[in-house]
Amino acid sequence: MENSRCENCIVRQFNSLRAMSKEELKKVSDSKTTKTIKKGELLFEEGEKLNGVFCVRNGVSKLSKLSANGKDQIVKLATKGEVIGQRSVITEESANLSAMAVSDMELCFIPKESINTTLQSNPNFTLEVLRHMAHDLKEADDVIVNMSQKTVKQRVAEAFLYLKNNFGEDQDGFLILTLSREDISNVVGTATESAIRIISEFKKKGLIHTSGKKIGIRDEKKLQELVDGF
Amino acid sequence: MENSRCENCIVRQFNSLRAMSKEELKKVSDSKTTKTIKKGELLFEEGEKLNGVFCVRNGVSKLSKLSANGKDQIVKLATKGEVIGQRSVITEESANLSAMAVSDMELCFIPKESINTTLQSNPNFTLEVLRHMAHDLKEADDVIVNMSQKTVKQRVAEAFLYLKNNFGEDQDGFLILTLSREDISNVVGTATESAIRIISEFKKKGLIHTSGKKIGIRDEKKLQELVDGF
DNA sequence: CCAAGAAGGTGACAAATGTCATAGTTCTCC
DNA sequence: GGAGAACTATGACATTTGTCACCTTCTTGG
Repeated sequence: MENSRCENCIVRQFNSLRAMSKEELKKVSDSKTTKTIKKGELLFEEGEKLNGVFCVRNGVSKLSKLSANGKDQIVKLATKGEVIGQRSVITEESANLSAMAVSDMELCFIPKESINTTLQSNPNFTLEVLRHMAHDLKEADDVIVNMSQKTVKQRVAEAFLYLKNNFGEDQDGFLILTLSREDISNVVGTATESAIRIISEFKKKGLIHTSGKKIGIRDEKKLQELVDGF
Repeated sequence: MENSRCENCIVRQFNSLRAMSKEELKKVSDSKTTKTIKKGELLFEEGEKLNGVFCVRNGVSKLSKLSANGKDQIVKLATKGEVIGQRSVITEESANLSAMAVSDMELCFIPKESINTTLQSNPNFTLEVLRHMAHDLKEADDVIVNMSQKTVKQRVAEAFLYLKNNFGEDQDGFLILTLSREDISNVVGTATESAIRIISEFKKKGLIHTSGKKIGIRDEKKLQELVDGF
């Protein structure tokens, strides 16, 4: 079908693939395979060699790293339009993160050969990838600062605002991306119980409301003030 | 003098500039200026627009970000051979970090024009820069995990091992790069008093020895075990 | 539809870390 | 070479966060 061709793929507009030439895109499209992944399934695991990258057409994947004490730290949530695994393909190292679907996903797998040849011949593409990676690096720096300088409470509040801004809310005012309490604690970098406690507290103070595992933001301004330190 | 030409510069071997052609290097060399910076002086500050990148010939610079509560978080220590400021030049954003000399420094300033034209025309160079950035990103991911999953004690121990491995020790067994207690706490992401307390504890346990602000590693194995969680 | 397991929730307590006060030490610059 | 500033050090205490134990509530597969 026509819309399964990269040339016509909308999500491409959001990532580095837009810098590819028509011919390069054709090659990529011919070599790619489309995959459907159910919530909770692994895309790849830390330490695995990646033979290509994943381009997210739909759904969300968490990128996380297991620490020595057995806890996962979620480093990034990748959604529609984002490319996963490029870092490993570029450095030809095995993956430093695991990728697991947080919701049902649809994605394209692009073998590394198509990527590498374009990287070596099309400076515009390489530059575009570089810009994206520079952006990711800046975000990572920000996360480092937040981790070390903000309290768990502030980080939880920030996470909710992030989820709202990046994934939106439904008509009932609930965050569209529903994470388990454990995932939330792994984003924030804290114990699950601590995250739950803070969620309860926010609920009592009227900052958020919940329904099952769904969470909705009720007072964005106050949450933001909390993040900024009153 | 001859050794002030990029073509002959040794530190170039360690960074992306080695992927430049002879002609490109000549242009860079003609446009660059050499600077000497004293310990404690600022290279640039968060929010500043950078008109180029800095290539470190000697000395060490800390890259840090100010958090809302007034504390600095040191995100990276850049030393001989490393290029500072490339991220901002690539994304054409203002700097997200401040750079301050931790020791006396000698460095070259390369105007962004020389960099940008090469980025657009020499895929090898762009790819090389990309590889370096991919490496930095991986390191940043690791730092995030450490920050959230390791105790302050583990992070202090890790910092000392890092300083030994990256900057070495002198004949008396002291770390060559001497940081103030405050800088150490800003690398680790903790209060200065906490860092000092842990240093005292390590000293008592015979893991390190000190002389003034100088610190030497006495039991590397035990420190490593501590980092790994016993 | 129900049992079993997973996920959510809470209390009590322990451990880690931050804060404030204060004193000793080293460094720097005139 | 000494006064003042900046840095290092330590105690006492408050706060934050983690851990363990236990219960409740969902969810899901047979």
